[in-house]
Amino acid sequence: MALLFMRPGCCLSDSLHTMKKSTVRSTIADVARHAGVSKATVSRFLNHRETLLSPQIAARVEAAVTELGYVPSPMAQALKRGRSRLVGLVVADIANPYSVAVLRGAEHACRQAGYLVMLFNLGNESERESAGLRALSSYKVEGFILNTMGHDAGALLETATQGRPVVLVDRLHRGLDVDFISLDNQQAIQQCIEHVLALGYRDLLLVTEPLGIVSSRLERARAFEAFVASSESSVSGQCFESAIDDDAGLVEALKALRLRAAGRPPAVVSANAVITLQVVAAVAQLGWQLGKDIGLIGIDDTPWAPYIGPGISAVAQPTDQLGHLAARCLLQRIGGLDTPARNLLLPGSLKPRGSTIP
Amino acid sequence: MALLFMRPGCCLSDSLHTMKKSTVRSTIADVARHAGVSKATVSRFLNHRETLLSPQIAARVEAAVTELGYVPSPMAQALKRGRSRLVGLVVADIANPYSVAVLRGAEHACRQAGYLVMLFNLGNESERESAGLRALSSYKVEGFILNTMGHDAGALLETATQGRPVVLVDRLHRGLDVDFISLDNQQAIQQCIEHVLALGYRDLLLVTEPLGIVSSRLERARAFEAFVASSESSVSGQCFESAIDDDAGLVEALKALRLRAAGRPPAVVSANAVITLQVVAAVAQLGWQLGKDIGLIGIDDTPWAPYIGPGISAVAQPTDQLGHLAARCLLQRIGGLDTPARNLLLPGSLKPRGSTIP
DNA sequence: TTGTATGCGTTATCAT
DNA sequence: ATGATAACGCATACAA
Repeated sequence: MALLFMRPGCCLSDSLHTMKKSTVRSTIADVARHAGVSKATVSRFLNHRETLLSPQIAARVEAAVTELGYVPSPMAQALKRGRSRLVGLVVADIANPYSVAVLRGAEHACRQAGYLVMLFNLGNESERESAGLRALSSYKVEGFILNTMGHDAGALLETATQGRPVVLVDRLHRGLDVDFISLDNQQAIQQCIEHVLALGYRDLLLVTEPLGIVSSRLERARAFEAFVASSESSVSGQCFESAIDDDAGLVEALKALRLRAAGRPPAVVSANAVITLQVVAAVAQLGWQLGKDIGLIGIDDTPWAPYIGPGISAVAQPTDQLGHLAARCLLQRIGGLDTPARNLLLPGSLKPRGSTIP
Repeated sequence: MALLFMRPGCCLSDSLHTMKKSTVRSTIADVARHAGVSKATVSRFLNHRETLLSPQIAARVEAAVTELGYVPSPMAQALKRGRSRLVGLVVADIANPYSVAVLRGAEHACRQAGYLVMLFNLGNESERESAGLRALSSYKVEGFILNTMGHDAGALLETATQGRPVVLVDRLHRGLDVDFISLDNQQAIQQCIEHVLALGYRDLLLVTEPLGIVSSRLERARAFEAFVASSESSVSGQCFESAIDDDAGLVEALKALRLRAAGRPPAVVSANAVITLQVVAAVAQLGWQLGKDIGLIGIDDTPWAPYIGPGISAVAQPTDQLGHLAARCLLQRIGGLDTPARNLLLPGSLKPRGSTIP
C-alpha cells in the first residue's frame, strides 16, 4: 500500500499506446463475422430479443458478444434512431449547493433509466443559456432539465430546445408552459414566519438576492409580504435585496432593522443559503449575537448550519427529491406522456435551532 | 414582472409539437441543395476554410448555412472522425465540494477549447467506476479526468479507458502512469503543523477519513507522521481514522487526545472539509471551545469556515486551478503530446483564524 | 476547384 | 427465422 505514494520518475506511456491496438472497440460486424451470421441477426438479438429467435443462433451470437466484449456504440445508435439516451441539464451556477443537490438526484434517476446526463454550467452568465441549449441540443439530448435564470425564454422555446421536452426546476420561465418542479416557496416562507412569530419576534426582514426576474426569489418575496400583511398589526416586515458584493449595504439594513425593532429583538428571514452566510457575516461584523440580539432563519439547510453560533434555524429543501422528480417527469415526457404541464411543489421541513430561540 | 408568478392552469403543449416540425435540424445535404453545390463542398467550407475556396461558391454556402441556421451534428462527426470533442469526468462523489470545484474549473477550460464535459458521478460507490468508464468510453470521449477511489486500477487501464488519455486529480492510481494533478499534500500538512507548533501546540492529532487505498489520504497521513517524527521530542502526534458514521469514536479520540496533552491545549489537524465538520460537531458535543480548549486547523477552506466559533483555520486548495490544469493537461494529451507522465503539485495557502489562536 | 462515391456503426425495410 | 441493403449525417479519397 505504501507503493501508492511512489511515483516512478518518468516512464514512456507506451504501455497505453500498445494497449490501444489490442483494445479497439469491436463492432457489430465483428460479432456477426465471429458468430457466422449477418449483422442484422446480431442487431435483432440485441434489440428484439423477445421476438424472432433461433436457439442455436442466439447462443452463437451471445457467445460472440461476450467473447469480444462487444458493446454497441451509442453515437451510431443515436444517429440511426434519432434518440441518444442523453439528457441535458443546464444549471445557473454549479457552485451553488442547491444546483449540485438537484444534479445529484437527477443524475441518479437518469442513470437508473439508462440515460446519461450532459451538464452545462452557465457560471451565472445567463447570456450563455441559449448557447448551452444549442450545444446540448446538437448532441441530440432527448430532453432538458433547466435550472437557469431564463433571460431568453422566448428565443429559448423557439429554437434551442427544438421541441424536445423540458422540465424546469426552481425557476419558472415566462411563456414556457412545461413541467415545473420546485420547493413550495409560499409554504416554506410561511413556516419561517410562523416559527419566528411563535417565538415572539415581531419585526421581520426578508433578505434575498436581487429579485430580478428569478421566479423563486420573487415568489418568496411576495409570499413574505403577503403573509406579513395578513398578520396582526403588531407585526412589521420589510424586504431587502442584498447584492452579492455589497456587505456594507446589508450591515446598514440590519442596523435599520434593529432600530425599527426599538429594543425588541428583530428576526431575519434569509431567502437561501448564500444569503444566510452573508447575514451571518454581517451579524458577526456588527458584533451581535445570533438568537439574542437578532433572530435568523433561512431557506436551505446545510451541513454547517448547526454549528454556526447557536445553530442556524432553517427550512430544508428536499433537494434530492427535487432532482429525482425532475428527471422522472422528463423521462415520462420523453416516453411520450402528453398531459398538460404539471406543477410539482414539494414541502420544506423546519429545522429549529438556536438562532431563533431567544 | 409580476406575471412570472402566474401559472396558467393548464394548456395543451401543442405549441411545442407544432414548433417541432418547423424547427427540424437541417443537415449538410439541405445546405448543399440550398446553395446548389455538393455536400462535399459544404463540408470543405466548414472544415478546411483556409484552403480550397472559390469566393462566389463560398459566399453561397455561407449564406445557405446562416439562413438555414445549420449546425453540424457532433454525433455524426464523431462517428466519422472517431473524435467526439467530449471529455469524460468521473468523480467519486459530487456531494463533495472539492469535486464540484474541480468540475467547475475543468468544465470551464474544456468549454473554452470547444469540448463538452460528460460527467459520471460514482456517488461513493467505487465499484461503479469501471461501469462509468465504459459508459463514457462508449460515447467516444476523447479522454478522462478521474477523481475516484480507483479500486480497479488494473482492469481500468486495460479495458475501460481503451488507451485514451487520462488525467488523475487528487487521487493516484497504482499502476496508472499518467498525468497527475493535486494539492501538494506534504507541503499542506507541513503548513498546518508549522502553524500550530508556532502557536505553542505540542499535542497533535490528525483526523482523516479511513485511509483505505485513497492516495491523498495516505499521503497526508504519512506526511503528518513524518513531520511529527522529525520534530523536537516535546511534540507528539497521532493519527485517527474517523468513520463517517461513527461520531462517538471521534469523541473518544478527542478525549484521549486531551488526556494525553495533560493540561496543555492539544490541536487537531483535519484532513479535509468533511472531517473538519465532524470534528466541529464532536467538539460541540463535548462542550469544548475551539481555540481555547482545543486547536483546529484543516485542509480545505470553505465559505462557512470563518463563521464557526472563532473561525476555523484552514489551508485552502486552489481548486479551480486544479480543475483548469487537469483539463489543460488532458487536452494537451488529446492533442498528441507524448512526454512522460507529469506530476503537478500545487501549493495550498494558509488561512489562520481563531480556532488555532489561544 | 468541385463533384462522386464510400464508409463510420447502427437499425430497419425489404426480401428470402 | 435469417440475410442483403439502405439510410442516419458527415468527412474524405479519388475522380474530374
